[in-house]
Amino acid sequence: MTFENLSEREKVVLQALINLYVATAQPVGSKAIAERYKLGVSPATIRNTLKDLEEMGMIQKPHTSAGRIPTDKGYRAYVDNLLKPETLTESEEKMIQKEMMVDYGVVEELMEQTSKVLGDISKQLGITLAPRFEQGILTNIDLIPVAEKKLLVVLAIKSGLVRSILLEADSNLENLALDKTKSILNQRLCGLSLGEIRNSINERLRETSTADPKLVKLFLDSSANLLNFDQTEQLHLGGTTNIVNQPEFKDEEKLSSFIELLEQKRILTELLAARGVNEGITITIGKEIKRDEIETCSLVTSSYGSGDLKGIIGIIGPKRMRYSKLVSLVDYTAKLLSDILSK
Amino acid sequence: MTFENLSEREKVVLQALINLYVATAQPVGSKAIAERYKLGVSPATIRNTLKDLEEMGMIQKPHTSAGRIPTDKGYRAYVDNLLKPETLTESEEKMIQKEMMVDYGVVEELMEQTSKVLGDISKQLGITLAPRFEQGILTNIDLIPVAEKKLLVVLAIKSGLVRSILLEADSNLENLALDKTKSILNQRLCGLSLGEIRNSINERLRETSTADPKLVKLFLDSSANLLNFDQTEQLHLGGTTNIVNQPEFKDEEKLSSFIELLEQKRILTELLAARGVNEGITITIGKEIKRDEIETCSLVTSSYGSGDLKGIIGIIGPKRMRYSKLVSLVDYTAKLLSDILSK
DNA sequence: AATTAGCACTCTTTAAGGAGAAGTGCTAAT
DNA sequence: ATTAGCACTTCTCCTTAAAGAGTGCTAATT
Repeated sequence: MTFENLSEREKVVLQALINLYVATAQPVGSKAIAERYKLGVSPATIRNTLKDLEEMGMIQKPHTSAGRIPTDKGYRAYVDNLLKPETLTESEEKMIQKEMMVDYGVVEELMEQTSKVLGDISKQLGITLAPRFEQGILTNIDLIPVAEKKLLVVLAIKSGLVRSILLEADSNLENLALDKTKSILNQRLCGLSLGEIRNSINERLRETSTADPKLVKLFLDSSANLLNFDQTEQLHLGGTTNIVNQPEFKDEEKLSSFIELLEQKRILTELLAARGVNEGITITIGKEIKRDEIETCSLVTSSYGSGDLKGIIGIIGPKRMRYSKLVSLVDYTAKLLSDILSK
Repeated sequence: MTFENLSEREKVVLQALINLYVATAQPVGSKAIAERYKLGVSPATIRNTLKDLEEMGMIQKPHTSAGRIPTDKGYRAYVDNLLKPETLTESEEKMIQKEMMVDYGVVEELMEQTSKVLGDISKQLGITLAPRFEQGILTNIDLIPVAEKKLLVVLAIKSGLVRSILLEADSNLENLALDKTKSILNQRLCGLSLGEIRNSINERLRETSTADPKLVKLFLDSSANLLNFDQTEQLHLGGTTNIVNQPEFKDEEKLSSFIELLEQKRILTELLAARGVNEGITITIGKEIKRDEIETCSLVTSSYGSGDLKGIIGIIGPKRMRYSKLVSLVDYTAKLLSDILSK
């Protein structure tokens, strides 16, 4: 019952059906296919083919007298075998470049912008996950007293990103102690990835003769905060508006539960993070996403970045989406984003 | 036609009507008022009173044979004269404290948390605007080289907050030049508010004999980024879910346009910012908010913080909201937030 | 003079029925 | 293997009718 078993006609019909359904959001009948796609056969023949496809579980009927709509399996077969990526138009590429080539002060702005572009062009929900620091190699630690008892810890990553966090000390900070502690921290931790550091920080900072024990303790106590980057903060969404206008969300309840999901960034973050930062384009359809809340949706994602600076971007929307176009969109955007980040 | 002109009965009936309408979301009839509130008079009498109130523009009928609903003017009269703040229950106060007393690494987390609490308890949309740096007094500038050509600029504010931004230099950074520039910057800019600095930075950094001119130029070029804090980044929303479940958003279009609004954080930011950081509780009803997109909504806001650390929080939801409760909620939360920030 | 009962009137909501449309699946003919 | 023809099913849309809710007026009552 896999794709290979399909006859040539069945393949053509499946493709035609999905194209039509994606365009109209309505169940597709035999007549419509015969009319729109000149297959040289009558609707009756197509009806037979449709029946076969239904028996194979590729398509289904909402009710007896309706046309057919694709099942998850049908979409999967289409995506894996029939999909022809549709290149972006020149004006689309220009637009993406224009929107993303803005001056950005912090990476967050760039990610936010990227999610907006993805949302706007796809008319779905754009979604980006900022690069994970987890794998970043630490190149430098700085301790900067900013007020009497306030200490700014700055971690610099090889790729050029920086993370800083403000700590509060019990007692006043002394320059000498700071300098000594700083140099110990640099000695022991530089060159390691933040993930490695997190896992072994206690051992690595055990014997610190010359450093100020109070400061080391403070650093250790805050290391969870420093190194356990809450990924939910790194998730950006763009184009929620587009989604509410999709016919599949006309249904009150569907929309409500979808919006609920958007607020639980944790779930989305896990969803994306589960994808792995080394893969190219990934398409996940309906129930394949193992979450009831969005089993009516699909996900098109791609990793971006290089070296120790990798993350994931994508699009989420109704299963009935223009995969052919969106694949190109996500791919192009991911590459552009990688370029921008690497320069 | 102001509130003072109302007879005692009219006041009581207006209050009863609003209470009932808030509770049921249905137009309120004379019978319902007579039944629920023992006014000692018959529905017919109340009908006469309702008619008077309608002539005064306090209430209106959706159609001939429906009950009445309050107009903006009616809500206004209620809020200004009849509203009795309803104190929070003990368990609610506990819950707020528990949610907000979390360890937060950066102020953003606290604000995010606050917006969530506001949204959850009110069952409306919680909304917070982080403290404005604009009025913060600069106490210290630090320039930290984090990579060959990367420079981290750290601005410390009197209240203990810190803002940092990463700059990219054309050429390598030299320690001596950095130190000299740093001390010039500190000399000239410390003690001023960030707003003042932004407005006069060019003059203040004109003659900088001992500083590295390249660095000063870099600093000046980036000052817009450094000092022109994009407030939209400081806006947090919580509880979007609640809103979609409100009956007033059953209407497809209303919901869609509301969600659209949420994405345009700029608008919301301006809305809140316009409120001024020195006022206590402010209630704005329907058309009083000068924005078509939310003329069916009301806004309950309060400022929080003290000294140079002030911002605004609030709730946004259908006009038909429990003002009596929400006023207390916003007030309590604002005070708690002020406490947390000042310690 | 204020209040109230009674009732006609208006408008909305809900239910029920029926015509029409869309599309299938089967049968028999090509 | 393909197709025309047609009965059958289900949904959608429209019309109509009945029920419900609440008002506003009038005349009676306190």
